[in-house]
Amino acid sequence: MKKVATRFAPSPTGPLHIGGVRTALFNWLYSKNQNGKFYLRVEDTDKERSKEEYKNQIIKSLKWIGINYDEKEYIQSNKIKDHIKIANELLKNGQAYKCYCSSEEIEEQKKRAKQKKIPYIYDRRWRDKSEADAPKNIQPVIRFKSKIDGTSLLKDLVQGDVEIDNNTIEDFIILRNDGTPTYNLSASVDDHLMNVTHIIRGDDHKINTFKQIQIYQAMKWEIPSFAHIPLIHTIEGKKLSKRDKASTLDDYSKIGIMPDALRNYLLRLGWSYKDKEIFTLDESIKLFNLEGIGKSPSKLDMNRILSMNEHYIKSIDENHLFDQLTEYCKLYKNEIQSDKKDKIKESLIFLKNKAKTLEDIFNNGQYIMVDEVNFNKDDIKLIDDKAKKVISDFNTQLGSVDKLNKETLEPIVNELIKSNDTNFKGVGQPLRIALTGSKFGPGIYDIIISLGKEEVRKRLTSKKIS
RNA sequence: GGUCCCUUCGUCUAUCGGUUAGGACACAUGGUUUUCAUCCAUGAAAGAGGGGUUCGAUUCCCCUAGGGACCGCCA
Repeated sequence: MKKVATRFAPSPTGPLHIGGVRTALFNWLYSKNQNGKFYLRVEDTDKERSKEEYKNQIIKSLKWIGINYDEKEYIQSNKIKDHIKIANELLKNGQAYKCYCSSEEIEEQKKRAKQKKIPYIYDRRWRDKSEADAPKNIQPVIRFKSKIDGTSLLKDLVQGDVEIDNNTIEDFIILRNDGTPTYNLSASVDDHLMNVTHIIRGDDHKINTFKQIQIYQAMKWEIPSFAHIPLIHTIEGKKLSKRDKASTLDDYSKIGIMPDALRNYLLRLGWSYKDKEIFTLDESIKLFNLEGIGKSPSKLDMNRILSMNEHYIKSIDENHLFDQLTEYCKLYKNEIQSDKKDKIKESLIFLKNKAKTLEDIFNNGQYIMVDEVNFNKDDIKLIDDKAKKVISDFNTQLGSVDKLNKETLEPIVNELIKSNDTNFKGVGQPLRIALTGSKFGPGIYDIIISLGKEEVRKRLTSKKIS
């Protein structure tokens, strides 16, 4: 049995979006599940549109979400000579031919087809013509001699049997008139050279598959297995495109979505294993299979991503969470000052309880990270004279407390409630605003304990609230 | 227009001929709570339509409708 090898083959002509990441994930998981190899192949043969920055973004994205590829990434443009060699071989074997149609001529044919409302397909006019008829002033393209009669059957691992008439596949170009290879040629040759056994890709490639299979057959190569997965759709139900916002990994990471959460979400988008929702990395490798992939396209659901992230925030190890938070703040917010790190880490246990994203944790913990309280404009208005008295009373009482904990603080608060003839809110709210700048936030005891006595007293005597 | 694919709660999905059609997210209500949350409980919510096949169809077949992908000397 041949060792399983899969690949992810994006073209660096735009930022990698979340649909591509899912394709990469499925390929990666399948290879891991089968104890095989997984390669990254950068299809950069479109010199006009390929950009180094996109290539880097792709590599960075895969790394971020934890997909590692075997060997160094393949750069398709390095292999162009191999592709051309195969084209010439096909030409020599009579399985491809030179076509001397000018691009104007082809355009004209397309236009005519459109007018008549019939599907355009190249009319194979050079398929059987002799070289002697070739016009001297035209550089020919090389076309593959596709099958004309009969049907072809694709035994797709996801879609089942798909059969089409061979005459719907035209004699496609494999070498342009500048001598460079086209996608279907390059992809087939590379997949063969890389010993790829399973091609898992979006079902927008299905027609290409019929072309590529013919190349394999013509070259007498072993045909790999194919699995065409349904595309991810936007809320509007259209194919996810590079223009859609919030579709690159960066868009998610900057709002504080964690890699594991997104990985888990993507795994369950179009794939399922019974009723199971949460998969550790190991579980996903162990359980992933092609049978579990659905046949219908699925839509992105931000609520789901958020709630998955929330789940991971609440369930992962706190050291790990802290590391991710630190990294997140460094990248997208302000770096956490080193003297605040311990406090943040200790407070994670309650900061994370109200967070769906790392950004939420950052916001919840802002009051610890800042040196000066930033008051919410509306909330500070709630500090009236009565509130000021509560704050000042509390500060006085605090003076005689050594250890800050719920047991020492609760009696003070209860006492203040009585002496000021109010309820808990009447005490808790002014204190919370004074200490954090907002009436929303963690429990008041958590806030006080996390800040420490000195800092609390400093904030309670701030000019802005007294 | 042609070819191909798809169709279960709003969303992601389970079901592989017999179920009160299950779960998760979101939503609603109630409870806990010292604000906001969390948490817990409860609820509402689905087989596109029409024909077959069958004792019995969400499940198998056909048609219709709707949606999508592809139809480049892009990948």
